[in-house]
Amino acid sequence: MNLLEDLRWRGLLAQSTDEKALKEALSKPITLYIGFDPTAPSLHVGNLVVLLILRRFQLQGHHPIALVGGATGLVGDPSGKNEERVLNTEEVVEEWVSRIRLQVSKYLDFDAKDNPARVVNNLDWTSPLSAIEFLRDIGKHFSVNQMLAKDSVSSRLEAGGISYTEFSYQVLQSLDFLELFRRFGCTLQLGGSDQWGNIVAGLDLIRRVEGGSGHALTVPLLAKADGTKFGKTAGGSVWLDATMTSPYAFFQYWLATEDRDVINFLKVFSFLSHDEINALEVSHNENPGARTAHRALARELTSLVHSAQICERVEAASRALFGQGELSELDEVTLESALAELPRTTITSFDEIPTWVDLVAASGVVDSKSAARRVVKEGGAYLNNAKIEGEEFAPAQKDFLFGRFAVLRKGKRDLVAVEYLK
RNA sequence: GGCGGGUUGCCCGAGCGGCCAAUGGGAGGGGACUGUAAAUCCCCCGGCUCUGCCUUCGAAGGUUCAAAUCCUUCACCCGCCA
Repeated sequence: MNLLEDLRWRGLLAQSTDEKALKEALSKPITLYIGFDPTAPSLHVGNLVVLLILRRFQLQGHHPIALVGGATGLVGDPSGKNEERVLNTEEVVEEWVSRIRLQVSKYLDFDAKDNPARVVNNLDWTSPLSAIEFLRDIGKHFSVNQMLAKDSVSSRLEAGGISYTEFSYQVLQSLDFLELFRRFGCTLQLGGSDQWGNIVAGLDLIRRVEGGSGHALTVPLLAKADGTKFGKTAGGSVWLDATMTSPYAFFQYWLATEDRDVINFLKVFSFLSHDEINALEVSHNENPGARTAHRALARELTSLVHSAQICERVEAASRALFGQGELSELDEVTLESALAELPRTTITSFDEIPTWVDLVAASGVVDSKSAARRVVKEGGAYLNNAKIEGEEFAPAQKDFLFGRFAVLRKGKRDLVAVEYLK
């Protein structure tokens, strides 16, 4: 099965330029790229979809380039947005670029003998460019009529307007493609389906300036079965950065995937073979309660994003902490490492231990004390897996396992570690 | 430029002088049922030093014993006409 067929099987093909030509081109190693704009300090699970496709191409012998948009990130992509973005400062964008650069690098192989990966920053070729050069050499090739016709622009015109800055975004992205075509012979750009217009604009530019041709391939926006946005939790996005979304929370996110989505997610995110995924599908359908597919998904992703060791730790923590098990039966080392994965608060004295409400509020697991009180009133408050009652309830010294830890729980799965520090 | 309509809690959207922390829906939270799933059902859903107090209805002033509701100015949005 070739790469395109595999991608189709995984549900990862939205649109492409002439498929025959693309298939033909892919019979030999080609150079391709995907861009990531620094709109946050970290990529999130949504970005992972295309990033992993880049990896799939590299595994098939193609030359991957990850472009980090140090320039485009300063301008703002109007695609998929119905409002003008607030510009971030140059310092902030620069900081985010360096973080994302590192992050992206984890998923690609830079030491591959024949097709090592590259990471580039489009600021490198845009910042030396003067405004006059830009307008004469690049701008001249763009027709405003066509630019206006782009979905990203026309929908914004209807929605209340667009600044000249964001309007120009497609020109910058086109310039990137042209530049990578010139420098590395890059002939394919991948992106989410909202990037189609920008990618095709780049192909046009390459044709006009260099008389060259290339290909475009887009990936459908990932949808969940219930229609809600993928990759969001109550607390916000699920980030790849361990300090922004803990590996424990990351693992839990995948483990709690809806049944209807789990096989689809395995196809999109995992590097398991078709046979392995088909086998998981069979066992999942036979006995969904066993959650084998969910566990496989959570393991695959946590190992990939955080490492196999961390995955093991986090899974052990999940097993130890989850449900009705007796926490006091865990040994101290297991308990300590399990708790390391949780949000925590500390106390320094047993004389006046704060109430459950205060401790949970301090941990940030709830938005306010009122919310914490509500949880108690509604019967969702636990100490060491035992339900507690009364807004004034506070843990006692004896509740601290090994004299060190108390485990608070809000509802089914929000845990907080309380540590006693001398 | 002229005329008219709008700006309400996380989102949508009622309210049009006191009974308003403000109807309803969605999102979110807790519980039940389950499988750390979905669907369904019940409850909650501004904050706090919590039988009370404080801050919210675009912004700032004003009228009134009392304003999200009336008046003035400002800002932004949306229609129709030019």
